[in-house]
Amino acid sequence: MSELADVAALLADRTRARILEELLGGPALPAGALAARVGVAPSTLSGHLAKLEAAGLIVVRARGRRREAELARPEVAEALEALARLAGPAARPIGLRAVNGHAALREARSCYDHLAGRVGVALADSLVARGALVASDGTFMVGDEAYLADAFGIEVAALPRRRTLVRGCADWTERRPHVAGALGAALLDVALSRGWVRRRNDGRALNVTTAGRVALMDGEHTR
Amino acid sequence: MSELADVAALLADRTRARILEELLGGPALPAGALAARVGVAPSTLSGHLAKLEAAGLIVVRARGRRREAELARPEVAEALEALARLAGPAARPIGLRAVNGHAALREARSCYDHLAGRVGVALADSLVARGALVASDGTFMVGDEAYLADAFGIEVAALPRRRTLVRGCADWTERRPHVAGALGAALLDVALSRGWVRRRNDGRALNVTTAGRVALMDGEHTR
DNA sequence: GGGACGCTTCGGTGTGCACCGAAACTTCGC
DNA sequence: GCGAAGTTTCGGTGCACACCGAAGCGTCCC
Repeated sequence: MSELADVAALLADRTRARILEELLGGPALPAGALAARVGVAPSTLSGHLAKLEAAGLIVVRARGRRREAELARPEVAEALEALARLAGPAARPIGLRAVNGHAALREARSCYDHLAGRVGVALADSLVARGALVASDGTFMVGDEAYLADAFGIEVAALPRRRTLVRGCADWTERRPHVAGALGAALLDVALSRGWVRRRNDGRALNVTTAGRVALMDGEHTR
Repeated sequence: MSELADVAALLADRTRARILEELLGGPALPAGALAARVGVAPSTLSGHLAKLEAAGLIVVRARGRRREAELARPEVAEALEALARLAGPAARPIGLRAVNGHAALREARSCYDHLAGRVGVALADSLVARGALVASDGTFMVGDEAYLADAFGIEVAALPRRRTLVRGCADWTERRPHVAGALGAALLDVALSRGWVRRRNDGRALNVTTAGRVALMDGEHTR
């Protein structure tokens, strides 16, 4: 029933676009928190959530008296990234706070469920250098499964098969690929659980710890 | 200066979306022809072209007294396909003419500059079966360069390097990947010049000839 | 050069939709 | 149960923008 223009119309509103960008950060967010982040009244936000849900772009789960939203499927994140690439070099942010936020986004951020930004690209590079991945212009293939198991505890064979295993995702800020797909998601899980990066509570940007800098930027993957 | 929502707003208008879908067909089209195809007044179309050009989504070349439009870069086509995937199973077309057109689109179409639809996926499969490409869930790498040279006259080393050489593009109708990127463009050129497929004059759909059926669907690539 | 063609600019019309506040509804904690 | 917190529904306001026709301006053809 839906056409391309209908989907685009959902993304064309500044508020809805900001909602989806927040959800690109990964974890589900309750409606009230989203309203505060994007700066609209709860009633306004409620209407937007209803539209996005009806279109199948997000799913909303009731948890007690709050309703938590997250992206419905990886394709949504892919379309958002494709549009962000079209939008090109992002708007020069105005104001110190915005500049800091933007610098943090460039450094490290979660892109739906995987690691992006300077750190994401560095991780991809170091995995290629180790032979764990093989780069083929703009995308990746698994190279050394044993390395992934040893260094990260990731068993490639055990990863979910519903989605693409490993995919190059052209980084929006770096213009070079980072690792997406099921393996990308697994790598972000490892980075979070080992304390290499921590989620900030104000958006998609991630804080990189000292240990994380060594592991991700310098390629010392073993804990 | 532009944000994701601004780009999406350009795609959110039904008329502009149809314009871009027409341009996805590949060759540049003059403004008047576009106006006729999408069914608006020339003055209306002119305004849309100006907006799309200002945003860098299309380029418009003056050729004599007519102005021809085409997509500005591959990223635009990629974003359009990503959105089309989100839109999901296309609207069930109403009316015999629309049904026929849709069936033709599913069978074979040009997707910006490469081959898509059932035929595009079949070609990708046969190239993998021959070892010319290596499939790695959802995307491809070049396998046997000699085969590509022998069967198609495509010298991989001579392909333009500005863009990704070979890329899997999740087919909008088939839900399986076809061959995109510089190699995908070269393959469509070969298919057109050998008469395997012919452009219809009414849109993105392609007609598959008898020879083309043998070559593309059955994998008899040598002329 | 005159006339047809192709396209753009301009002014006026109409519709769609994002926004908020107030009120109703559900869930939680005590 | 009762008040508070979280969310949705409803009504009213205002702006943005797609559309067309008429007029103007280059370009081609004879």
